[in-house]
Amino acid sequence: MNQTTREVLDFPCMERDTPQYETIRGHYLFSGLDEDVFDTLARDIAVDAIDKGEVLFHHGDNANHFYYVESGQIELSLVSPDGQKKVVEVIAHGRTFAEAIVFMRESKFPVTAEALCDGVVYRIPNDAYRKLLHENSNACMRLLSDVCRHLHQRVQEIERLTIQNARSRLASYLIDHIVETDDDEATVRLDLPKHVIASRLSVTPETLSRLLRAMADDGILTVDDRLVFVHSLARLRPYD
Amino acid sequence: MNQTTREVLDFPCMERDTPQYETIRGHYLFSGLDEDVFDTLARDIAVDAIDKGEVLFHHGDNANHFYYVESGQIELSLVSPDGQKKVVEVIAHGRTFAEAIVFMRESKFPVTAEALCDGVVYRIPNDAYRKLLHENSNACMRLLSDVCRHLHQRVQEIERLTIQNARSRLASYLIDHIVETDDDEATVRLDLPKHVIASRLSVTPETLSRLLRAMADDGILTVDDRLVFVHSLARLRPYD
DNA sequence: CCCTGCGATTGACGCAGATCAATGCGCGCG
DNA sequence: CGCGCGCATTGATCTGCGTCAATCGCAGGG
Repeated sequence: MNQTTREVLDFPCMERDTPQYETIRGHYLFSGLDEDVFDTLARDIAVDAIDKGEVLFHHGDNANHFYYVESGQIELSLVSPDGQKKVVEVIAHGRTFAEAIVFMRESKFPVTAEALCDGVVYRIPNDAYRKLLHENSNACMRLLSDVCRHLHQRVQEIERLTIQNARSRLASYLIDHIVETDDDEATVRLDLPKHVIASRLSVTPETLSRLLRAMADDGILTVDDRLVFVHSLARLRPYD
Repeated sequence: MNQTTREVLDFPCMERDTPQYETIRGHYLFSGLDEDVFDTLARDIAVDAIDKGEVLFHHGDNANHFYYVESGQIELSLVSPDGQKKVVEVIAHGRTFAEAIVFMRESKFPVTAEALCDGVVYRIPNDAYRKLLHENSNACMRLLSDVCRHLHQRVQEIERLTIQNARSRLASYLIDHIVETDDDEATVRLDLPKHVIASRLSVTPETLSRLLRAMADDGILTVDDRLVFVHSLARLRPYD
C-alpha cells in the first residue's frame, strides 16, 4: 500500500572508510572476501533510508537484489489472496534477507517486506554478488551454509506449526527471547508489537493475549508492557 | 524401530558403465562435473538396498552423507517428543535428499527417513562432495540453486499451513498430482497410502477421508481407490 | 481356507483457537 | 486540552478439525 518514493541518503552507494562500509564488511557473507573484490561489489551497493510502513517489495515482485539491514526492523510476510497476512520473520540490524533469491531460477520474491519502523538498508545487486561467487568459492560456501541454516529454521517452523500447539509455540518464543536468566527465573524483552508476535506465532492477537493472561494467572510469569518476567522456566518449557 | 542391518548389494560402490553410474550421473547435482572428477566421487558412493519400513536415519543422528534415491519411496518426517509424526516430504526415483546437510555447521539430520517400500539408494559422503565443491564453482552454484528451491518449497508449505485450511491444502495437493488433464477435468493418481498423504497435509486420516467424501458428494470428483477423477477443476481450485 | 491385522471409512462428541463485539487506554496531533 | 485512532484486553459464541470408537474390507500367512 504505502508505496512511497524511496528516499536515498547523501551517499547513494558504499564508499570505503565510511561507517556503512565497515558494518557490512563484517557480515559473514562478505567478511571472507579480499578487499579489492569487496570494493568492486561495494560500488554497486545502494544505501536506502526507509520509513515506517514502507513496503520494500511485494510478494511476486521481480527480484534483482537482496538486502542488508543497517538499522530498523523489516517484517517478511506471506499474504493470502483474501488479504490475510502471516509474518514469517522480522529482520533487524546486522542481518541480510532475501539472499536466497540470488539463486532461484524464478527470481520473484516469495514474501512481502515492510518496514516496522524507520531504518536504513543496503541493496546488493544479485548479478554482482553472483559474479563474485563464481570466482570465490569461499564466499560460495558461506552462502550455502547461510541458506542451509535458513532451510533448517523453516523446517523447525513447520515442526512448531504442526506438532506444537499455540501455548508451546509461545513458550518457545519466550525462551528464544530471554535477555537475562538466573537459575529458574528469566527476563524476556518483547522487541516487537504484540500483534506482530501473534502473527509470527500464527495465532490471533486475542489468543496471544489470553495465553499470556493464563500463564500470568498460573503464576508462571508477569507481564509489564514489553517486559515479561518468567518466574519458573521449568513450568514454562513445552512438552509436559 | 526397524533398524535392520543394512544390506549391501553385489557392487558396494559405484563403478563406471554400470546402470547405477549412468542414472546418478544424469542428476543435476552431478551432471556438470568433469568425468574424472565424478569418477573420484563415485568411488566413495555406496549402493544400499533397503526394505520397506527400514529407517535410514533418525532425527538427530549424525549426518556424514546424503542420499540419491534410485528406486522406492523415502518418507522424511518430523517426530514430536510424545510420538506424533508429521511427514514433511516423500522422495522417489531420481531425487536426492538431505543434501542440505552437507553445509550445516551442526551436522545432525533434522528429520527421520524411513522407506515406504523396498528400494535402492546411493549414499554420498559429505566430505567427498564438499571437497569437490571447493574446486568446482559450477557444482557449487547447482547445489545453491537446489537448496534455494527447497527453501522456497518450505516457505510455501508454511504458507499452506497458516493461511490455507485443510480443504484448500487437499485441493492444492490434488492439483499438484494431476497425471492427465482435459479442459476442466483431470485424473489424479495418489502415489502414496492415504494416511501418508494425510500426514503430509497435516490432517488426520479421518479428516482426509471426510474431505474427499464431501467433495465427492458435491460432485466435484470421484474416488476409485488410488485414482481420483476430478470433474470440475474450476470448483476444486482453492480460494473461492 | 480362515484367521489376523492394518488401513480406510463413518459417526458421535469435544476442544483449541478463530471470530465478533465491546471496552479501555495511551499517544500523537490539531 | 481533548479528540481520534490504533493497539491491547476481555467476554461470548462459533466451528474446523481432532479424538474416540465401531465397522468394514482386503491382503498376507499359516
